[in-house]
Amino acid sequence: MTFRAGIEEICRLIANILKTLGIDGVKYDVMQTTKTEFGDITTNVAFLIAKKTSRKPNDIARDFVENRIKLYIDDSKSARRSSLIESAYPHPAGYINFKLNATNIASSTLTEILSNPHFAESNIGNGKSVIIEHTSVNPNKALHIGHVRNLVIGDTLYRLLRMTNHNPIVLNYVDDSGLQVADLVVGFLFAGFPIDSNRSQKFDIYCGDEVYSKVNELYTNDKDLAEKRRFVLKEIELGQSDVSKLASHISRRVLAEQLKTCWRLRAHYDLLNFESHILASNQWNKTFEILKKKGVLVLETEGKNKDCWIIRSKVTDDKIVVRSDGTATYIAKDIPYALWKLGLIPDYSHYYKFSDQWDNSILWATTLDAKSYSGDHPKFNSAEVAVTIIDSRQSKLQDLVSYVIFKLMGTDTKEYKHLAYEPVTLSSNTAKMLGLDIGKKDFAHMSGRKGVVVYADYVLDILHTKALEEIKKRRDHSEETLLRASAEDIAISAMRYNLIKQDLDKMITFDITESLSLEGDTGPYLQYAYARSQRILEKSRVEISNINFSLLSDESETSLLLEISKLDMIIEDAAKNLNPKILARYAYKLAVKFNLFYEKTPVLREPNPEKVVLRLALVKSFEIVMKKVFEILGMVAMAIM
RNA sequence: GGGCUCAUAGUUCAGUUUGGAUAGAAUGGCUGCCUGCGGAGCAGUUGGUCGAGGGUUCAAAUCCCUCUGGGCCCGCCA
Repeated sequence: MTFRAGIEEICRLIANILKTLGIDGVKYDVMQTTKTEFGDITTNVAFLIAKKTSRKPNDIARDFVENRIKLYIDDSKSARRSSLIESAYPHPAGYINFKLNATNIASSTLTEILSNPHFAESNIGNGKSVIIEHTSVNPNKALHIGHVRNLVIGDTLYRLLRMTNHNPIVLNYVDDSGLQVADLVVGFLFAGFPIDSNRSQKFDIYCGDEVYSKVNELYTNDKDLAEKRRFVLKEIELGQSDVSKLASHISRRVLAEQLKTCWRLRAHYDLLNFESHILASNQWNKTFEILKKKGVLVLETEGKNKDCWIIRSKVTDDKIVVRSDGTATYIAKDIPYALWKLGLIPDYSHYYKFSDQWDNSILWATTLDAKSYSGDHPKFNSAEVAVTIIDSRQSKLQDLVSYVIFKLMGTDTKEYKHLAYEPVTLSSNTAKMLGLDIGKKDFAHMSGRKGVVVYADYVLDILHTKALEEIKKRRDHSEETLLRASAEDIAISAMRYNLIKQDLDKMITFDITESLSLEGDTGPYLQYAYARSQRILEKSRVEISNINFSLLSDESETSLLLEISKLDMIIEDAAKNLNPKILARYAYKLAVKFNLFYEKTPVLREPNPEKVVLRLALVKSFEIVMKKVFEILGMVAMAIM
């Protein structure tokens, strides 16, 4: 992978020039250009020297190129040293622009991709163990489109970290002891909802759509029912009783349905953490002692919070953690969990094999029953970094958790990070289509309780149907089951790409009509480019060997080549910044470059056999790189669409 | 009231971390391109006082300040 090597060579060159001129302390940039007419790589060093010496940037740039850089390039060529720099020229604006040597880039990039299966993998993780928590949907409803954003961010991050030699473990936190589950129990026991509805509806959708939202409507007029909720919640907290067993049964059943949707979206998990186990094993008491000892918690002696244990920090106002009656508040659940993730409290749980997963891995779950141990499991609770993916509404609480960890660890390396993202809302059009009244607003926040939701499976099903129609236009001779499998691959890739390509701190206004588009900057566009490359490779009878890299000449070839050669930089950038979007943008750019190449440059119809081999090598490399990118994005590289 | 965050083409968004060259895509509208390696594609055209104002700078969508508008958070609820 040599785009980076090109940048590094230019950095060395500039550094040497500055050294001979006796200039130091200049923090210049060597970076990609914004446009091809400016070459491939550019530096702003002339601007910065201009500042120091009161010479014009343009003069300096010209001086550098004529008197220094050209010598270097000529020297490299005459000495047959393998330089990646082809040429350099000063731009009147003051930049020094470089063009890379296509032959040398092609030679090293394509050779490496074609011969080394681990070509763009990086070691920035150095084996570091990272816990990623994502999804964590309350087990009383089905996943809606907003939950999918969470899942896709987390799962892409998992794939990204695995590619960069981190050791990621994925947790899905199941709040099986909260109010939401109590609402379902109330619905089944006291509001006449049958547990087994006769409909073909998925159980999680039934619970969320029918029971949960309807029960919440009933509360407003039925004081007695609201009273029942308090009773049920108490029973759940105490455990053991029939009511609590029913709650457990229901939440497990909903969870099983939720997991089907998660797995449909090709998400991988390592462990289900049940909140009830954290509560039942009394993690809070141990945590409480530690926090008191370290002085993170202080006992308020006066004012309105008198007799409460609070966290006093700069990040927020005083936060009550233990009430004056000695009971713990909500945040007290999050703190032990965070400490457990980083191994700061002893492991409280045993683990059993919950089920097998779509990717042939095992999904484990916590249990307090020592006898249920079922085989070797990874070490779950002692990560060096914990990344928690929750939407930005939780930012303040998560900041507080980070603060607590920081107070306990000091400058140690362990780290708790909240990866925040803005929620997904429904566009006014989509809300109207669903018969929801949102007034004059442009969008509506989703709410399971209010029934303002678009379910993930619903959107996937429509996408599937639409993709199937398109497929049948082109492949009507194939078997129906094969066509359906392809439609499913397209639907899933489309949804994942759609929810990962945007910036995390931008609210997504979900429009069902727009989300069904299969054209333009969408998943299918990327998959189509890949499928095209497959047709070429499939029809070719030529062996890709003895490649003559010097025949690379067309703009469409070099521009595709350079894009391919950036993969390693992109992966590192995305992983370092925990920013999966970078990879999605890259995938799109790569597909655009390939489609351009495909239109402009014939491969199989090229008369020169040496050029055919070279172009095949380029197509093959594109295939391999695109496949790798798809793998990280959780998209399917389809040989045929 | 305090805090966080967003604002770029009719619409949805890149670009802001690390200031730099004529501000890029997609979509929509209009118009071309299939006997050709698959048209889920390609090309052209239309469309922007980068929310407003000030400041710093040779240079600001990008950095700083003020303001406006949208969203979120701020309970001895969970």
